[in-house]
Amino acid sequence: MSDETNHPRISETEWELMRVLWNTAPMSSSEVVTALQAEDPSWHPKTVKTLLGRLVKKGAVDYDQDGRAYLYRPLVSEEQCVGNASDSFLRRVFDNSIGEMMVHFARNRRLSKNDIEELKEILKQSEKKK
Amino acid sequence: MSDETNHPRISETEWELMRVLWNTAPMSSSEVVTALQAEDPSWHPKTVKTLLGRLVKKGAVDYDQDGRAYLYRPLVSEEQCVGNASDSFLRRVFDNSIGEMMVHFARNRRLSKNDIEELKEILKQSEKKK
DNA sequence: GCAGTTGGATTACAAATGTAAGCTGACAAA
DNA sequence: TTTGTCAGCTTACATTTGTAATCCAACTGC
Repeated sequence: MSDETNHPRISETEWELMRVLWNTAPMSSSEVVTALQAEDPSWHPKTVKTLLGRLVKKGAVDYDQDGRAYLYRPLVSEEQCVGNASDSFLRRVFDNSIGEMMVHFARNRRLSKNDIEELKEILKQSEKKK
Repeated sequence: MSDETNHPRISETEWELMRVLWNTAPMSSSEVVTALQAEDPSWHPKTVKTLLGRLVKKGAVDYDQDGRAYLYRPLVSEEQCVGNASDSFLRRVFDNSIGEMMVHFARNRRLSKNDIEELKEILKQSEKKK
């Protein structure tokens, strides 16, 4: 088991790139740019390059040479990052009260039929484990 | 209705102070220090003062004079801040998929009996509104 | 073969953040 | 009355972050 507790910190903007890479990897920087621009055309290629470089330096992303270009891929797992960000968020904003948090979202956001079913199932499981 | 869309950004560390103030306000700076140190003794009074000052400048906190000291109180509502932080988190980490988010937390965190009941109730309401 | 384009590396640069220390005046203990 | 102490105000200072522009080498169309 590797030591996954010492994890690079992913900034808000960097998260956008990471999600792209988790979705489809490996990708060249220009592919990353294209993917990001699909969502938000205001992404500037230079900015993306800078961020990719930072992510590499942080150890969140690695690459393989492909001709004179690089093919980037995530080095940290999405699960790990999602877990870290979620823990931090829960603690910071809801003082670790998972109940309050869930209630907040359930109240303030529209849940799809599917979400509801899935949650019901999870609740059922939670009760059993009790 | 005031314009609550233009909202000061609360940094991670600042959140700690805000939660203290939302909990009990107004408070003197030394009371804030004490409250923070109760959780984490490594808080330095000078640091807390600086952060209080910044929060005031940002418009997240205000104060009333009390002798030569100040009594601080939140200027922005907890609901508003929680909402903002939650929206940002949900978008950034779960690509706005409330379902995935809820499932993540339900799976990875222990829910109390109470949480479960409350959630069930909310789900029931959600279905009705459908 | 020269020019424009594209890739990575280096440099830029202001704002935000974390973390205080120093300065100055008031108040409290001695 | 002197002296530490605590308040807020000002200043400090390295990092991180957002957002690029520059520089130089390779590649791609004429």
